Amino acid sequence: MTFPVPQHDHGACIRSALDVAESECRRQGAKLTETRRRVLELVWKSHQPVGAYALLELLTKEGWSAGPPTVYRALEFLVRTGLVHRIALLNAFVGCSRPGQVHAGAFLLCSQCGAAAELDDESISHAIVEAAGRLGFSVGRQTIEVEGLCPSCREKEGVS
Amino acid sequence: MTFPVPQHDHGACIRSALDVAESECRRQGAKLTETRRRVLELVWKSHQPVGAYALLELLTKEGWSAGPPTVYRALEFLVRTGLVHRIALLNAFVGCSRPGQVHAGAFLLCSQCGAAAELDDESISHAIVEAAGRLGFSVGRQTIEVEGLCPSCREKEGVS
DNA sequence: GTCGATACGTTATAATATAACATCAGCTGG
DNA sequence: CCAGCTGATGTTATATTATAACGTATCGAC
Repeated sequence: MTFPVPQHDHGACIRSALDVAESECRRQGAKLTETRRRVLELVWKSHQPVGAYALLELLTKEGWSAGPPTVYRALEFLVRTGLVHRIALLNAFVGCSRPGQVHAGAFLLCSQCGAAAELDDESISHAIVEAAGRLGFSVGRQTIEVEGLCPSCREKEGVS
Repeated sequence: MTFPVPQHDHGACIRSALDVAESECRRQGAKLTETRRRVLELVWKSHQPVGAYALLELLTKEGWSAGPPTVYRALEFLVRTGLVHRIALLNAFVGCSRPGQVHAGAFLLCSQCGAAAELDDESISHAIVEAAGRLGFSVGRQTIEVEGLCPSCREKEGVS
C-alpha cells in the first residue's frame, strides 16, 4: 500500500476491501456479521485511521442502536481476523491492506494531514527479530509506527 | 540495555539514572525541578513501564499534593528532554537507557512478566528510513514496540 | 521592584476502553 | 420439535487515560 492517490476510485476500493474480508472470513470460519461488516466499511470509508468513538457516531447517525462495547467488539473481531490494524499512537483503527498474509503491519503516519500508509517491507521485521533474538527474546506482535511527512505534505511545506 | 538481571544493584541503577538526568538537563539548559526529579526516580524505581496514574498514586502516598496534570506535565518534560520514553502500547512510561544520544527507542515488552528492554540497534531504524524513503515519506519519530517473551519467561514456559 | 516566563496546584471534564449482565439468534443432539 | 449451548449484541454503568482552563507562586532580567 502506498499513500492514497486523491483521484483513486474510493468506492471500488471499499467494495474490494469488503469482498476480501468476506472471503477471508469464510476461509477462517469467522462470521462477518452485519455490525462487523458495517464497521469495517466505515473504517475503510475514511481511508485514514479512525477512532472508535468516531465510528460510533457514524453508526448512531445511521440509526444503529449501539454503545461503545458494540463498536469495540466489532473492532476486536476485525483486528483478530487481520482485517483491521490498531494504531497505538493514535488510538485509532485502519483497514489492513493485505489481510490473509502474515505480516507485521508497519505504518507511516503523516503528522500534517493524517494520512496513513502500511509499509510492506520484510527487512524491518527481520531486523527486529534479529536484534531481539540476540537478547534471547522471542518476538510476538510487532508495532511499528512512524510519524513524519507524506510526499504531498512535504511538497506543500517546501523542500526541507 | 538488556533485560534487568534480578540481582542487579537497583539503588545504584536509579542513582546513576538521576545523575545522568542531572547532567543532561544542564547540557540542554532544562530545569530538573523537584517534581520532575521525583517522577523520574519513581519511573526508574519500578524498572518497568509505569502508568501515569500509578505514579500519581505513589506521589500521593508520599504526601505530595498532586493531580493528574502535575504528573503528565512532568512526564511530558521528561519525554521532551529524552529522559523517559512513552510506550504507546501500554500507555506507560519507562526510563530511557541512554539519554543524550539520538536514537529511535525500540522496545521489547514481555507479555508474561511485563519486563521491558530498550533495543540498541541501528539496523531497524535504517530499514524503516529506507522503506519510508522509497515512498517519499520523510521520517520523524519512530515507535517500535515488540511484544513477546523475555528470556527468563521463555525458560519458565518451557522451550517452545 | 516589577515584568515576563515558566512551573505548579486545583477543579473540572474530555476521550478512550471495559465490566457485567440481560437478551437473542442459531445451531446441535436427543 | 425443543432443551440446552454458544456466540453476538444491547444496555447500563464505570474504569482508565489524558487535557483544558485558570489561578498562584517562583525566579531571573531589566
